[in-house]
Amino acid sequence: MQKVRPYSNVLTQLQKAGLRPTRQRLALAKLLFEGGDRHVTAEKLHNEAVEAGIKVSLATVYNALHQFTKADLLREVVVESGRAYFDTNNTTHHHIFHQATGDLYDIPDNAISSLALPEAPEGTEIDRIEIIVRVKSSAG
Amino acid sequence: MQKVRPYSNVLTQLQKAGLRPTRQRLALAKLLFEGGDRHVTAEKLHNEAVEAGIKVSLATVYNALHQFTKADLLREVVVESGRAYFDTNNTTHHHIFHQATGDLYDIPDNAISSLALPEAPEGTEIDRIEIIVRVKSSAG
DNA sequence: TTTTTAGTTTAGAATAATTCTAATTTATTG
DNA sequence: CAATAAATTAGAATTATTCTAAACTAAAAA
Repeated sequence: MQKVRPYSNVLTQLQKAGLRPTRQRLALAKLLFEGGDRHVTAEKLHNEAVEAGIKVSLATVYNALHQFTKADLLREVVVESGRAYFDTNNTTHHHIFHQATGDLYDIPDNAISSLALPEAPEGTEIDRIEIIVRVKSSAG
Repeated sequence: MQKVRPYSNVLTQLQKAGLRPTRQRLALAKLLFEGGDRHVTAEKLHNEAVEAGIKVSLATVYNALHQFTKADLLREVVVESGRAYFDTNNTTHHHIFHQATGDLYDIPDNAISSLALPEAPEGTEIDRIEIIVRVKSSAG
């Protein structure tokens, strides 16, 4: 069963993060969190908002994405240099990235078994491990 | 014992890739491949070349990095959005990335044991798996 | 309520990394 | 050497992103 993140929950999350529940932030949160796990870029989300009749600027979309990420509502996924993806799934998991199409899929954490952790360099500790499986269209 | 990649070998590699061994390409290859494994950005390599008295433009550095990558002399590592790193280690391996400093370290493939491969989506096949261990300065 | 204030949004300018363009230079081939 | 094809270059263009300072809006105070 999929865990639902209702609107009121997002409102609570915003408040917990010290972010005012403004018209723009609520509308963006609604697009992001109502309806399953998503991977978006700032531009794609902005287009979507505009098409949905939401009056919001690209700068605000960037601001919101970063604020939501800081509040742990989103996670940034780095799969391409020069373009940032944000993932609404903030549970521990990994990714499959289709290099030709830009499609991004989740791999649940339990699909990856027994990883022997490497030593972190002196003075550092592991923050997060990301596994990116890059795929290409199969031949034939 | 570290495998040596002598100058003449680079020349051969360039020719194999159909790249003329020009003054600029030879000088950049020398900086990149003489002296152990390295991680560079275009700008860092360009600065280094200029300091070494090599007359080469930034555009040519970008061209060379991409051509070398295509020829499998380099590998691109995506750890930050908005900045491309190139790795002279083109053997199978993974990375540790220090988010605060931008430092990048190699993890040999054998430090990572028994990874259960996930299914690639329909119509695709796995090209490459990248594991990025993101570290932060340890507290205390 | 109004007024105040502090945080938010915005358009557009600024920046950073990268790519493109068209002219010039250089390496290879005949 | 001369011809030709490829490579290099400066600087313009592009793309994603961030910044700025003015206008707006939500929350708090009066």
